[in-house]
Amino acid sequence: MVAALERFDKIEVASAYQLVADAIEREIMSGRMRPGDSVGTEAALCAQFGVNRSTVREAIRVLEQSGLVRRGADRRLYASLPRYSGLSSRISRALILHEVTFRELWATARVLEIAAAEQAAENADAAIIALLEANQAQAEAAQDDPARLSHLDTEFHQLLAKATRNRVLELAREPAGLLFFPTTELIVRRVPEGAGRLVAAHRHLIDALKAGDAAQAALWMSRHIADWRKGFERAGRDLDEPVERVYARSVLRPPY
Amino acid sequence: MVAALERFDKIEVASAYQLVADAIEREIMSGRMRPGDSVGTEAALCAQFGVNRSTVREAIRVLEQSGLVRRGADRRLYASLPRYSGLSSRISRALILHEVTFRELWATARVLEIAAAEQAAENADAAIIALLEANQAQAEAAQDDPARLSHLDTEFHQLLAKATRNRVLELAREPAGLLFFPTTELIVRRVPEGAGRLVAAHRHLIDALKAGDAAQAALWMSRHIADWRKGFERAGRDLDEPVERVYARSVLRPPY
DNA sequence: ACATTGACTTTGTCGGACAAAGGGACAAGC
DNA sequence: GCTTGTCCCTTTGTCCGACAAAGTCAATGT
Repeated sequence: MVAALERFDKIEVASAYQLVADAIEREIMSGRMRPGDSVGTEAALCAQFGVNRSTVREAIRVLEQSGLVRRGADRRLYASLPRYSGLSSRISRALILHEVTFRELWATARVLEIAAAEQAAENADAAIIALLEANQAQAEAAQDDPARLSHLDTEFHQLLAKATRNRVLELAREPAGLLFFPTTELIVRRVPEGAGRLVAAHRHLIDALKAGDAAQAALWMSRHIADWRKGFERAGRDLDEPVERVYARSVLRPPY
Repeated sequence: MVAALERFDKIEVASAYQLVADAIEREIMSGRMRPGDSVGTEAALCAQFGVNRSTVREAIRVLEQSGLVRRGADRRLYASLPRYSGLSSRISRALILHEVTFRELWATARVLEIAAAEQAAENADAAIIALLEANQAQAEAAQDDPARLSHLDTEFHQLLAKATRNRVLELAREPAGLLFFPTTELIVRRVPEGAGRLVAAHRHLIDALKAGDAAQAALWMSRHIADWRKGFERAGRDLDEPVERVYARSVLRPPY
């Protein structure tokens, strides 16, 4: 039942709402429409494209979802820069559904976090270091609260990524981080010395950033990540387990 | 006109189409609905949720866009695993709009590609090496065709990432790769020895994979990426330029 | 000057409608 | 036996018109 010869390309007919979405997307990607610009009311778009409002609204859902368009507080439509967080959480969801293993997660987080530590040491400014210190102070006070500590750990690494001033790296590490660091809760719950080692590592990392010492930052991040792995295994878990759907919660509803 | 006291949380009213989308999303994320399962017709969903078809259709656009649901060849709705490629290209678009610089791109691609080379050396199997060899044969024959060579280079690195058998890494490197490697065209156009050095580096990488030599793979990848940077600068470009929108083409319409 | 009112606009949702495309069953033709 | 044409039914893509809720804005009254 297979086509005898694959001579022709699949002919693809684009539906109206797709065409509308594409048109607006091109307008934004080309720079003719800039983030913050008003896209116009639904009625106006209907008139311009000569389609029904239902069609326009479907196109808007597509654009809204890809982050190119946003509803303002006044409910009007504005062109917008896609937010990182939305993208990251969707990738994390995809990783869960693909049932990637903790080993894959760990190996990837390892290189990304070490790189982040190095680049952060080179580029961190006082403002971001202050935020890291604030995080650290809270973490030191929360060593007996696994859930809170885990949340602070996730935040610490996000701040560290921001300190790199490398938005590509910041975005690249986020999906893995979103799945990886929440497991900290499980580890500090099962491994007594886990919390102490965590805040100690964070301490050394902050100090390395302050000193602008990339090598030291990389070293302590390396230990920090190695600790995670040891803790994970001592908690009786297997690296080759797939990441559970349980983490979908923390991904679907980002921690406020 | 600020609220006197912030006693209450912002009450957020979710629109019907959002609720419908969320409900279906939860069904899929929880595993109750598995990829490939039919989601049902629009009419059926209307009946189940007790909303209008327009509302259901808007919800479907949202889910379709996030890749959780797909239209089959028969136009029916099926639950689906989000494809990597769709996600990657959207991130690349976001990076373009945020006007990230080539420096950020380079620094990130560097660590990700080196990690990919190492892990590929440890995990590559014969099948994927055969694909890399095929790519290499084409590249050697296309040294005078910058556009084609650039496309093959992008593909080479994608294959290398697949060889790692680490899907998290594979996905993490893709967005940067999608923007990074197309510049190869510009470089081999301006730098005479560029093409030769590129195929030579790929050759050494394949050999390292065959030998399972992670250190050697990392070394040659490191040189390969350093070459890119040298070529980029010799082509008269500045690393601190933002990535141009020009590349939107190659991102929006993935190379088939 | 400022709060209130009321008209106007825009969005979110609904109901119903129809053409086009695909699927399935069944008969006709080679 | 296999393909082809035909009819019917389902489903999707699109359109039209409608209305309540919420926001905007300008005129109003004090």
